[in-house]
Amino acid sequence: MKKYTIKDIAQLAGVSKGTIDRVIHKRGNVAKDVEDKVNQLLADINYQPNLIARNLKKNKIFKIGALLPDPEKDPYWEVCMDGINQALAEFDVFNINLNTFLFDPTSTTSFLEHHKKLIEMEPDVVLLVPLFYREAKEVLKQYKSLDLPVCTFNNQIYTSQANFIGQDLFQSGRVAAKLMHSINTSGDIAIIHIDEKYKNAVHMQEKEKGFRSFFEEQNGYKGAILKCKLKFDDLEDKLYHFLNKHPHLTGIFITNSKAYHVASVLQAETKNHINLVGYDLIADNVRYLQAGIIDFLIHQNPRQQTYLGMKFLIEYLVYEKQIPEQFLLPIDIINSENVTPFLRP
Amino acid sequence: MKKYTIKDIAQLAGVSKGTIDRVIHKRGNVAKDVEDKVNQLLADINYQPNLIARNLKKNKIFKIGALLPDPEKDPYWEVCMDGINQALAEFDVFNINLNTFLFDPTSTTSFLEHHKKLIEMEPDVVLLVPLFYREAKEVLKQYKSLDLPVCTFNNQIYTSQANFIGQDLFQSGRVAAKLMHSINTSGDIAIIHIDEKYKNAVHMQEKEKGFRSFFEEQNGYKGAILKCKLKFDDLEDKLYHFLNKHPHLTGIFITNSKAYHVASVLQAETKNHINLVGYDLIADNVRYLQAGIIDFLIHQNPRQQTYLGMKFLIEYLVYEKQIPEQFLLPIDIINSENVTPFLRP
DNA sequence: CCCTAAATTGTGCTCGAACACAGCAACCTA
DNA sequence: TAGGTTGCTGTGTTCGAGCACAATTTAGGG
Repeated sequence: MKKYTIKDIAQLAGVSKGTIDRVIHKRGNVAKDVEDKVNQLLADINYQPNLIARNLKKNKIFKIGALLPDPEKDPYWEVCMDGINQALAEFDVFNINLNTFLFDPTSTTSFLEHHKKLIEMEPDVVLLVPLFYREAKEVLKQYKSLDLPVCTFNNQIYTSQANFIGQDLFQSGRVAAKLMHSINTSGDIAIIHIDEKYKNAVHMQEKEKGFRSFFEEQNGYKGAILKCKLKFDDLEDKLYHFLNKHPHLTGIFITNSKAYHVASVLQAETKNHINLVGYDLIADNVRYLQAGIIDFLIHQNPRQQTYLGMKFLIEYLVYEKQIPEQFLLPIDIINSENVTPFLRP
Repeated sequence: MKKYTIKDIAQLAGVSKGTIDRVIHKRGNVAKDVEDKVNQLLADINYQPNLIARNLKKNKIFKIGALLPDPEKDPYWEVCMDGINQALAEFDVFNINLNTFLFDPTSTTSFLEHHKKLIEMEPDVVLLVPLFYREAKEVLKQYKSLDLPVCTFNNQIYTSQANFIGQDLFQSGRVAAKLMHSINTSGDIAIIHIDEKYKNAVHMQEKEKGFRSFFEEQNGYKGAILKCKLKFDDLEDKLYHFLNKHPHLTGIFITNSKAYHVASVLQAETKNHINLVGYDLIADNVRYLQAGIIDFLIHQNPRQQTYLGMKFLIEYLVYEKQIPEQFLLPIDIINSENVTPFLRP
């Protein structure tokens, strides 16, 4: 378990440390036979460079570019900053220089513009929320061509060009279904998609599939699985209409963070017997959870996702650790009693 | 935001770097007026030493002593090793030397013996599961007198002598109650304490208190909250008896990791209509969870607790970060659909 | 066989902090 | 006043890796 230094190896190989260094970093100017011999030796003793010393010598300022949705436009993203700051605090012994670019989550143009600014700062690595499929793919291609390691989170772009941190959405639909089934033994159940201004249809579909797959396995379940799509402008009217049309409704699953809209209508209509399962611990949802209108929320933990993304990138930079290709966070179930600790920064 | 070095400060103060070093480390042999001046300067520019350089120079092997229950005696502790190894892998750039001492969780003598061995290795810091109240207090006192920083986890010893990582047990009782209430709208509910061989009565009582406090707030609830204490030797008989005595029982809350014992009896009696809420993702429990006999498990996340303990200790050693006095993990709710990701190492 | 260019190898400084040791006053004592 | 002690300050080396540059060896041409 002895730790070998370059000096040790130089002595063992009977050459100087300069030569060892040249071999390690493949900087050429080394006789073939010597190179082979040193490489063999390095492999034999399993040489691990002292990364403390390397960092001290390099004394480099690492530049991270982050391209994230603007929390001002959608509160879901608010906690990302906490995750970033946690990572920065943890690694404050290193020189980490972070530039954050916040784009409008409803505008692909904004996304591309801020991406351009990010490129201009010439970062060493990139943290990215690839909100728009087509544009993200282009952007990722560009990073690839610049040899820029990227860590994405929140939504998965199925491409080999980026590492991903997030959740298994199909499974999270199943979790929601299991919860619904636990509290709801009969009656009709609705899956409600509330369109956000930006396109995340793929997410919501995955969740729906998971949800349905669970209930398909419960052959004892008597009751229909309905579906309803709502848009912001006519949300209330359409929802009233839907509720009146389905008097035997006992549960609603909302596939994104907009459960509070439904909760608000249910509360107004005093239809509190209808169980609600939704997503995300944004303030409006938490209020309805604590008030007993929403029964369960599934926590996608954007804070932890952001923290992990930063951590992977920094550890890649300073310790040369590999960034995991895919890291799926556990699916957190939240009710009114365990919500508080998940909200802390 | 410029980073000052000792050399910079020496130049600013008009003295040599040796003097600066003496002031910083309070090693004396500095004229009073010079010392004051340098201290003022250090404060003004908010000097932060380069910890990379410091670690390189010191090149120290940090010794950690861990005193944990033996997983062979109780599978609950199995995952602790994963947490330890995760932390070691994360900080493998530093020279961390860990010695683990596994005591028999049913024997205070074993605890004290292994503690003695731990002291002999002269660790720099200690990771401790203070399973036995009285003995732990003594042991902690001894560490204090040796100026050994300690991080404890799993169960809290209310003393200022140790930092603690764990969960709010009262609140976790409330979470269990909320879950039970969600799936169980009427009927009698039993709180079952299954005695483990070692004393953790305090835990179980806290959980019971939390559980009861929730139901006391649900004044609409019609049904009794019963209580039952079981021991290992006569568990089955007593449980049968209890079940027969209370035919209107619809839910059981088991206050520790032994829910699988109850599940096994319920399965044999085909009393699957009785809802079960218990603790901990040990293999036996997970099996009954996936089989639908246990409805919810609360995850105390011993792996994460151990990981965090190690992390805090290591960051204290290498980065001089303060160990948080108390760190309460969120209370994870587990059902059959989200259990898998929590089991991975 | 000598000279130059190319190929290869060795040396020494740097990063920032820690610390041993040398240096230099001032003062005291014999 | 020599010799010693005390109090304070400065210098130089070390940790391990990285890299510039110096030094040496080898090859090739005349």
